[in-house]
Amino acid sequence: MAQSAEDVRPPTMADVAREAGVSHQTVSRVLSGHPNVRAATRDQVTVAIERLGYRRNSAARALVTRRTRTLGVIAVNTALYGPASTLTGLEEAAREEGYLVSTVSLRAGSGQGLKDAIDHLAAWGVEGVVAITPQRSHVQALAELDAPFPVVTVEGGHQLDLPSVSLDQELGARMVTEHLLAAGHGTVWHVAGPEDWLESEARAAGWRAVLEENGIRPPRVLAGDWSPLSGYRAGQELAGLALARRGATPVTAVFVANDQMALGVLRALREGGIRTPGQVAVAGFDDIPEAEYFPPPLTTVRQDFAAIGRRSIRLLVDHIEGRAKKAEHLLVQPQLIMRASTRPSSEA
Amino acid sequence: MAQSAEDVRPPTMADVAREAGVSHQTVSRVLSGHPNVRAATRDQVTVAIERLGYRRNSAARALVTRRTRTLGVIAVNTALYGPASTLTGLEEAAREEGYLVSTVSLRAGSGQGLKDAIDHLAAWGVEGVVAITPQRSHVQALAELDAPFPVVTVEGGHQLDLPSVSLDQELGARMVTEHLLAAGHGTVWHVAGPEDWLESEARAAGWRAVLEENGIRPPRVLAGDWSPLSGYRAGQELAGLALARRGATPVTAVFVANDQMALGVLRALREGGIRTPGQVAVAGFDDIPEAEYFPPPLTTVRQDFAAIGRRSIRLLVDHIEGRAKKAEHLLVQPQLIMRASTRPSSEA
DNA sequence: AGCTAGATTGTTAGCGCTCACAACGCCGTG
DNA sequence: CACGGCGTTGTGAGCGCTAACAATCTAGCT
Repeated sequence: MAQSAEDVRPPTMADVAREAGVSHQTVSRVLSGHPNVRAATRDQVTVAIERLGYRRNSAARALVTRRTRTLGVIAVNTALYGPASTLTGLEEAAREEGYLVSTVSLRAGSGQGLKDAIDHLAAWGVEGVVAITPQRSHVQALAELDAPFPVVTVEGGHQLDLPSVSLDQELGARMVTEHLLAAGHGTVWHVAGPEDWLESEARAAGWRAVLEENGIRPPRVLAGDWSPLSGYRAGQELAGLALARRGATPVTAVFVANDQMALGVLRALREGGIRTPGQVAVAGFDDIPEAEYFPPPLTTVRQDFAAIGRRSIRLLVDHIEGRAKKAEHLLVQPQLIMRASTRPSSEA
Repeated sequence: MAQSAEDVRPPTMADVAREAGVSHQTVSRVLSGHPNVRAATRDQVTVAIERLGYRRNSAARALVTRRTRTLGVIAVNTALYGPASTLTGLEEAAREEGYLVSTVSLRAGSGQGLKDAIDHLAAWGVEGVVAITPQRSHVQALAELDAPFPVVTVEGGHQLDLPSVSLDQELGARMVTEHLLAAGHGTVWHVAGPEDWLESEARAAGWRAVLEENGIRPPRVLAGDWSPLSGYRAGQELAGLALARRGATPVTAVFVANDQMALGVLRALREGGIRTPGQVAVAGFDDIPEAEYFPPPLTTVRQDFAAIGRRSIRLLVDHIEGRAKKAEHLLVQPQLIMRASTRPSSEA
């Protein structure tokens, strides 16, 4: 019985060698760019490869070289703008370095999920992992997991022994707060992100530091959970404070820990009959694409996700290839984007 | 000279076999859940595996089975809410089916980028690819590429010979338009997405169909490019029309092809002194997380990204494992989310 | 008790590639 | 003219695993 068309296997290196009239080793040399191959031979091989549509078998290669050239990425909440952008940056950077990226998206951030993700990736032989772990508990779990390959955290803070790359969240918060003080506000209120998040902490820390450096006692922090709804609730409270007791710490400027909550704050203020920025200036963090079209356009802090991705991959590859040993901690600079929501009232 | 600690290789199946006092084949049988292994033997092997911290070498496995159990995903604009959510859905579904997912993110959607992406994935031996290709030109390029493995498109339309999974965009548009007509509006204006996008076309088609079925001549379509800015411009135009010539087709309801543009439209209307939904009702499409907090909360269409991901992976795996042959076209049902932006004025 | 089917385990041969080394030229030099 | 050296090519082994087959053992039956 004849072989069915299904059974034809892709050509192997031996097939190419036969076609080109050389040994399989010569084909291998051509493919890996070895210098000591005569130009004529190289051409014959190239032609044969082309003619047969040959592709190196990555599994066979990985087996003998012990290199899969695959990196894993573990991310929580990949649908959010920040993680999604970081993911893109990571993938592009990895591709440039000649690695394939395999992603695992986690929903809720349980430690078990993290372990499973690491196992899943390990089962496929990834050489290293970048973990986007913005919550303290994640980083903690990660550090205790002791993975069988290098791990770099993104937005995972620099307390632990893991190499990390983060945006300088604290600096971003400082920039916003200083900007608001410079605009003449006597103090700046803060709507923070959820507690377990390192980004929340760093942003709050930057805000607090600037106030204290200026001899201002920081007002009570309002708590949110990144969602527009939580911002809305905080905004209602702020609206109440802004209108009612003028005597206490006046509410004229608010630094909200992310843009989505800022959206909620803006809505609450508007509903409370408070003009932005006329009566209360509002600033956010992240610069999501919508921020420019908020009512009013939002002053915020932009992150360079491509840079974060590039530096994380570089750091990871350095560890994989044995060039780096220590747990380095890299910071990426943020950028303040000034828009109407904090413009001094004379212009508003 | 003693071997440095760096040189210790991970344990192999042979190591486990020796440790357990069986043959490597028995270890293999235990690992792949073969039924004919005595329980006692199985336990010995399990213990040995545990003790040595053994992991099957995926490259060796892939080499002999000719199965890498890896799928590729190609996506354009992964930072947007839609593609990012689809990506998450795909990844989770693939993991459940026992596959690893490798992602390639494309920036601008050139045909060359697509080809490179396919090559990149092919070089690592993926068994199939899901391509998130919302632009007509992508799907076209994809169909002509003739990849060496099955390809399923997501949001790639059903004109071509490629198997596809899409949200029923047209139905979503119909739901929105019917909802607006039912609220008593004489007609519905439309701000469309960019031209090359299948989603734009399908949404416009659904809108147009409903109007025509109701004997209404569709007003001129305003063109956008998904961005809030383009929505803002269209909104300015609509505001002008709404205020100026009451004689012509009145502007009382607008179906905007996505939520981000709807945000721009809302801003333009507000700046034009037009109340929403009092004077003009506005609806969007996508249900991005922010939509609920737009001024006012936006009526929109929600997509079940998890379902899209699950069905795409299922379809792809069916093709890979030879269960499916034909180019099937699957549609996922949308859901209308009604909010304040289209509430009849009596309630507004 | 003798025999056989079925369960259980072991043996062998590759999968397609790279690495180490051997072999074969060809050149210039003493 | 012989020889060393380098550039070029070929040969053989083996990476760690699974599939096919062979060998052994067990239990059930006559």
